Amino acid sequence: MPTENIVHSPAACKQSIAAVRDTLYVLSGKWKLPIIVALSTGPTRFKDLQRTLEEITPKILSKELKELELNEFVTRTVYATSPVSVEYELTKYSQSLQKIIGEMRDWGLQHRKRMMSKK
Amino acid sequence: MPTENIVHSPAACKQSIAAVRDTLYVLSGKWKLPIIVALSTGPTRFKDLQRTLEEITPKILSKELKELELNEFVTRTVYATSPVSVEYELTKYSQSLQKIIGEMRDWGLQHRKRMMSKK
DNA sequence: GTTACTGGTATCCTTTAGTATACTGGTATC
DNA sequence: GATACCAGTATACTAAAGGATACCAGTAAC
Repeated sequence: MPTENIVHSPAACKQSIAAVRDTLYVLSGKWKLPIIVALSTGPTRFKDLQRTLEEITPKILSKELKELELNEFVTRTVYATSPVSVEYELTKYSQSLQKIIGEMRDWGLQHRKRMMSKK
Repeated sequence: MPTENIVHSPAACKQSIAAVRDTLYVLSGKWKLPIIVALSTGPTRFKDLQRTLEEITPKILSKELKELELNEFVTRTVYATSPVSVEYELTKYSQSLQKIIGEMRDWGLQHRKRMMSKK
């Protein structure tokens, strides 16, 4: 669980803001976390990822995968089949994001229920 | 703690993706979470928020605060001092985001250390 | 009476995100 | 021999996010 939720001093507050901003910077955009969730079922090919994510275009998927590779969340492996097949797979380091993702999924489910019951 | 990290079936995977995307949609952008962290020290005035966040322009801060109000994370109170003062305050519902924020802060701190030790 | 603070708004601009559509080369399928 | 699949890339475009700068009215301090 997170170390502390309540920020006590202005300095601690600024440090928390900086840390959250660092995380947001790495995970920026609409697709990085959904891609990581999609890959959590195991190694997945480009076209299959596109199908799972439904609305993503190949250009964006390609761009996001490259950024995820740079940040060491994902590895890309080319197999010498014919035609070649390419698999994307989560790294060990990506596991460190699982708590964030779990909390975000739970919050999203809860939020949807809340919205439904309101309207 | 999050309910389950590993996605077992394709259907559960799609549901997780949708839930994470819902959360990302509500928290979209560079500033919403940092603003919530900044407000966690208690009711804060517009100008003080701007000072805490340092690089944010009043236009963006104003826009983000309106969106946070719409999503019921923040309330805006005007006091009839002269000149008027305005305070922004976290709602009870915003507490539901604390786990996400805590995890993101912890991850950000960890990530920064990791980057430092690499280079 | 000039300067500074507050809580913003207005205008203009740049950057990034995202969409749409078409295309490629090699292979396998019908 | 036409069609379809794979893993993208190329090009052109639109929309959204965000930043820079200036400004406002009311008040208080000097």
